[in-house]
Amino acid sequence: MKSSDSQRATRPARAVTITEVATQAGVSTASVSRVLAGSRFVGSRMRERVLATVAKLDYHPNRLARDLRVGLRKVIGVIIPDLQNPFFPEVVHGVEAALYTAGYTLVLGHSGGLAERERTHLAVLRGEGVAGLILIPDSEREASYETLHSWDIPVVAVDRTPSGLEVDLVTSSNRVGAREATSHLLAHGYKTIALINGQKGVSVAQERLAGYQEALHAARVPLQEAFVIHSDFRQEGGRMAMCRLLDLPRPPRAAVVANNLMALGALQAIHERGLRIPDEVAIVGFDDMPWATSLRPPLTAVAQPAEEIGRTAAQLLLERLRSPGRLPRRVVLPTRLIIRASCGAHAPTGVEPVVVSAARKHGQTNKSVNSEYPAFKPPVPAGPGL
Amino acid sequence: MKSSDSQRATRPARAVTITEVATQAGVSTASVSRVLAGSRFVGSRMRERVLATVAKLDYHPNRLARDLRVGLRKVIGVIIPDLQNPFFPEVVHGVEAALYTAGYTLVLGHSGGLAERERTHLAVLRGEGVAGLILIPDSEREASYETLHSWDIPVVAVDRTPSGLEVDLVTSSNRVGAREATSHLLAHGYKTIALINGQKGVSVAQERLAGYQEALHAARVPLQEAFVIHSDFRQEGGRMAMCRLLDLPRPPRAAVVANNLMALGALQAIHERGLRIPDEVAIVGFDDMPWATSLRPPLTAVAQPAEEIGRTAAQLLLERLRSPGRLPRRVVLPTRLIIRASCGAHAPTGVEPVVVSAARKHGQTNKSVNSEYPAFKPPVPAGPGL
DNA sequence: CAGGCGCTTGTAATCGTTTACATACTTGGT
DNA sequence: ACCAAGTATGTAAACGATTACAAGCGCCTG
Repeated sequence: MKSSDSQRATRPARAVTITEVATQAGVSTASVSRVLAGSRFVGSRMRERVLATVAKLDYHPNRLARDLRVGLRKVIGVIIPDLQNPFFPEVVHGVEAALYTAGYTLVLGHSGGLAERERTHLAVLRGEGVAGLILIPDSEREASYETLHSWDIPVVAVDRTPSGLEVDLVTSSNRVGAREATSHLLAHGYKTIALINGQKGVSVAQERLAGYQEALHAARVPLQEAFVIHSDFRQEGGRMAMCRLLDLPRPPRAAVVANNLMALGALQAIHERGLRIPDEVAIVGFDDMPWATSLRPPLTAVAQPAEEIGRTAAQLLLERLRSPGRLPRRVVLPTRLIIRASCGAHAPTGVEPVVVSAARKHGQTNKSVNSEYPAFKPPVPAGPGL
Repeated sequence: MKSSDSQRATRPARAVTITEVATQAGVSTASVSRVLAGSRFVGSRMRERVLATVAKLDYHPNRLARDLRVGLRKVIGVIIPDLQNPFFPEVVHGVEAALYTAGYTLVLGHSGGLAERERTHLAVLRGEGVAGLILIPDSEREASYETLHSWDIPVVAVDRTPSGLEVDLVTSSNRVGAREATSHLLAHGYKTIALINGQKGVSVAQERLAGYQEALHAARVPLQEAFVIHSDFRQEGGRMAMCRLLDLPRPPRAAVVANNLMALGALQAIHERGLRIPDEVAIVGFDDMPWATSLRPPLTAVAQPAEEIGRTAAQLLLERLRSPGRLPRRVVLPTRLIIRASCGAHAPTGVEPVVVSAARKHGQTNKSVNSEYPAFKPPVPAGPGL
């Protein structure tokens, strides 16, 4: 009675197979296959007959069978940590675009920051025989990536390379971005600048902190421990962090917020206290989201080319699929500081934002900004955005 | 020379197969399969041996082969029109959650509103043999859906049912939501209320318009043609629409904006002219996005349970997978009007928003709000949110 | 001790493709 | 007239799993 508990799904009325087409057309399956593959060696009468039958029966080849036979799967897996953070869907968008044009299919896994889910997804993807993997690792733990060792398919990591794994990596120049943001505030006279950051373990948080520190150092402004808050990369995290800052006896006059959701939280906190931006608190966010221009005042932010990050990751993966031997690469895409009003140094016209940074308009094919480094020189040499 | 142009991908060093495990362990493949399937009829020594070998060789069963053999695929396809609109990722999130717990895998296609891409994706998914399909149809055209007729797998549509197709559908109560939004403004004394809406063809736009009209009618306020603007469901569309409205000789004092991106655009337009919200223009948006609370003033909006829409769609699909014969259902999930300050009737505390509408806090398992209707009674009877 | 039953295991067919190989039919050059 | 080369087709063996069927074994019962 309790035997077939999970298998209780009815199969969808079996589809037309190549054999049926073959018999219907009075030819062999090999011929059908050849016609469909566009082989040069098929007579025109044959081609006609087959094509007609295919159309008549509405035949659709079974990709499973095909891929099984040829041992090649045009599918790649994408694992992302958070669908709520609009940054990631944007990355996925880029990935999808590149994969689509290359004829690949995307299977998506959402880890939600749970190591176990991530592990499960990896197992499934492995079973599915995906040709490659784009991995946006979540925060801390890395145990699950040991799996990847034994499973040799190409992997491209985004944002952070899974420890102990030599894979391609694409990030944006987080450190430079954070430094530019901080420097900009410093240059406009702010002396007390806080950093609202993600959890300590996370690599992007690490890098952004480094950039912040660099900027302070360069301006000979001492770092104040109390001004650096590690919270979680979500809205509530940002709100709480900003509350903590504002409760300080001498609160900072400006803050760099290391992630878009946190920026929203920070703004919320500021509004709740009725403080004015930028007069009482100046803000620079990370990630240039659609809503940045709709805020009052519009938000100055370090823009990451999210979609391009995705596209690049996919391209890297496809390249490596072609030539697996190649050394792992790191591609660092430039960030751009987009100056609007929230930082107190606002754009002349009040409408067009001012863009700082060496990056060109991130159009179609700026291969040129991709820089390659030998694998594993952890202190990433100054990115192209410098 | 030019023969193998597209096939030029190296296969990833073939994985361990069941046969290798079998020979290594000195047993038959059948036994290995049985052990792994957890069959009741395996000796304990056998089980041990096999499990040990499986571990030693790091064997991972090939799902392709399995699925091919048993004719059953635990994969479902999801096609969404726009990854830039945060509403959709949220829906996908819900879908993913439900599929994950049911052990299904998600393959994602992005149509970007292009009929051809949608068609391609459908073809691929068909070849992949997905067990079911969750389809968020794009705006207008429907030609491509004829394909679905001949291909009988379960389909669940979101937002809008592909014309001529009897499938399950899940939407939110768009009409009711728009009506409540409009009524709310009317109740607070606004007489000139505009509607910034999506393209005419799109069903959700249609429904939201209907709700708007109903509210006006109920309040005996005449509808002014010039106050209803059809634009596209994106930020720039919203901005342009709002500009048009503000350029009117007698601009409206309030506006309902039928989509979150458009709302951002509208706000942008308002800010550009230096108008004050809600004193000079009151705004009610659609979709309660994370940034709604961070705006100044916070945005009053009609919230759609995006994630739950996704979850419900997935559940519907899984149910239908179990019992294919069932009549198509429509599930209409309630919207909630979340009153903040942008509509001019703001919440007492200034912090906690006021929630209007019958819906309970959309927690874990509110099956109860799902209402079922016989298929195809186009004028959807008043949803449960009424 | 034959017969039967229940447990465990192996053999081999099967899923829907692709493709190496064999075969057969042209053609044309010698 | 014969052979080589080239073209067109069919036959059957893979791919890596599951599973129907058969068969071996031990044990109990009559």
